[in-house]
Amino acid sequence: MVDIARHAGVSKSTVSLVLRSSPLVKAETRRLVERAIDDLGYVYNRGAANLRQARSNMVGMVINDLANPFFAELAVGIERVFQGAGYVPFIANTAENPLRQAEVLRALREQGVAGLIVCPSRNTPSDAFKGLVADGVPVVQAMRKVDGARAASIVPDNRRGGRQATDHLLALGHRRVAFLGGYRDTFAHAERSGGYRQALEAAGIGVDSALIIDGPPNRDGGETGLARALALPNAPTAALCFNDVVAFGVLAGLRQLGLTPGVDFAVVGFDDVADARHASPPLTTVAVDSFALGERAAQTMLRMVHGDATPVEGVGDVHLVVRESCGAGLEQAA
Amino acid sequence: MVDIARHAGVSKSTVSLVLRSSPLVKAETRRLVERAIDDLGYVYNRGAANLRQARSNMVGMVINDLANPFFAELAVGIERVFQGAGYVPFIANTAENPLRQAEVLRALREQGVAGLIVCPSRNTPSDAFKGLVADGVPVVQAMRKVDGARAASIVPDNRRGGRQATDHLLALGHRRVAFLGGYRDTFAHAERSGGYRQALEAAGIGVDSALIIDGPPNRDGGETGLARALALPNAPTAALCFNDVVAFGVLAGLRQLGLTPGVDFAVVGFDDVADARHASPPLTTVAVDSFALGERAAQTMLRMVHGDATPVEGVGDVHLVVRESCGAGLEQAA
DNA sequence: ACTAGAATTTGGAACGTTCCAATAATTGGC
DNA sequence: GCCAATTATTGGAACGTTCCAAATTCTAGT
Repeated sequence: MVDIARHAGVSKSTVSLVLRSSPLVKAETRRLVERAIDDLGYVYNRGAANLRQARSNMVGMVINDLANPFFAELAVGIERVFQGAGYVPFIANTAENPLRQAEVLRALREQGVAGLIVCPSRNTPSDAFKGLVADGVPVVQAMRKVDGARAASIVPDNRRGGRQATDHLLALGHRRVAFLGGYRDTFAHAERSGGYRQALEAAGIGVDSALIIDGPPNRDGGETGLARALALPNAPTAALCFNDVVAFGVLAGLRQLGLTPGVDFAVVGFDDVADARHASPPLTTVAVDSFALGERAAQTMLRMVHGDATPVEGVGDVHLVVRESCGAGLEQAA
Repeated sequence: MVDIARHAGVSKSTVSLVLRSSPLVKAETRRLVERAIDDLGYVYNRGAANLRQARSNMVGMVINDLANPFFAELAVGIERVFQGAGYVPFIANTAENPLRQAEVLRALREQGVAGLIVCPSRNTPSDAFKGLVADGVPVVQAMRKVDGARAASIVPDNRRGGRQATDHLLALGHRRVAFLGGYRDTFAHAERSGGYRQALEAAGIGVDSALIIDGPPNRDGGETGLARALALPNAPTAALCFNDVVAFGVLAGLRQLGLTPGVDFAVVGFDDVADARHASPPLTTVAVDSFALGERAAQTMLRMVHGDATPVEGVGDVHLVVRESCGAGLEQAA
């Protein structure tokens, strides 16, 4: 910077002013300095700047499973907001591992992020964000939240979604409905299966806990969950899946067994990822609007960065989108 | 840091030594300092450290389309290598936009990354990495490379893959084979379709440029590409797709038209993403081993960070995995 | 020309770390 | 006990920026 100053015949303070596009410098001087910058191939050192002035332009998105398209969608929603606001979002993947998450969080903090959007990994300890929030770094949890954490959160209305989907299946005549995939010890599972239970009870049908079969929230989880469900003495005729990826596994599993999804067995997913519409048959699922959720989370973070301290607990709308995998509109089993 | 020093009764230099786990400090002193660190809830300032000592532990992965599961797979392969090596990888998405990519690259550079793995966006200017490499920041291009850029690269053997896939289709008896999706002005398209052309010519079949239909490398690109191909006066009976996502679109498009993929029309993808095996029918595709490719790119970068200056131009092995969408093993059309 | 005020520019002290050369403490050999 | 090695510790000068208060240069009104 001091080289530039010399080259442009001004002081380093003036260069600093130009770099921050302050209105205080004369247009002519600005041009002079800008030319020097180009000539010398200078690159700004953000770290040095953050040393003196706490405000950084880097925000972190910590996500637990990049391989799930849902989170990729969420990420692009978030990115869009930050780009417009002059922040640079960086993504880090925790692969659902709380240790890894802790490392990533530490690294981000050391790097001096302006704020963080986190989809907490499974088994996140409740004090995972304590240091961060104590330091005044805005943290907003998206999609999931860890209880006990005093940080903002934006989550979809999982319970209502579970309720709606199950109600739909019941209205279609199903009496034995499974809940497949996902880990029982996660926030999302608790809420989604909670809605499922509620619907069952409201319909006067008891909850058979043998029908709640957990497993990894991926394709495999769906396939093996389905196999276990069908092996039951009194097998279900329909399933609500923890998420769409699990549902895709169930669809594949059915086909492998020679069964036709939607006619021999109804399946409903959760999330409405882009692929759901293109599955075969198209997947009936609970849309959570990942894009809007991401936007809201990002806006919440921005508000916190700008000093709004009210802790937000946003709940996103949710609605069932009926396609074919549930058998609605077709002749249907059970 | 100076607070910790006071609290532990040592000098800040000693604290610095402990933080960098130097072997020079006595075990007892180390414990003392570590306690003070815990007590005071201290967090390391990476920016300040980088100010003095150029070596940072942050590496960037700049990827052009997070929504494509292929890149997500690549990313996890890369991440695995870096984690073991003590680097923290951050991902930034460019959404195939060279302007956005330039911004991201600048931000990463300002932040002081130790190195970069880039899947260059479409239309990346050939001097996009010039400043970076002039500064000695290791840059390795993955999957794609921009010509004229003097940076390492690790790419799959696209041409050979295109050749193999097309040969397979020809061996199955197809005579009119389309090449669907992807933008003509990208590196990967040129190579993949190059292999396709080669195969056609070797078989004594001319290349009909009407059969090379480009479009966005996503599902839509596949669907509309298929529609355009089938509307041709002399329609093809098979297609090699630019990538798997395009192929998924083609599969869906066929089904919408009441055609059965693999029997009425053969389709082959490229990449072998995880979902390819689970598509219906399972997708025949050219496996590029995203995971290994990611690992190699990461290792190359690590080698460069450690001072190995030889510019690597790695080419990854590729092989056709035959499943059902191409109609092999079934009675087949044309 | 002179001056008050505004507009611009500037030097130097932070910020939190690492590096270096130098000092202090410990060890072992006699 | 003393000396030479060795092992541990330390103060102070960087690193590249921002902030602040002060200094300089302009502008316009007399």
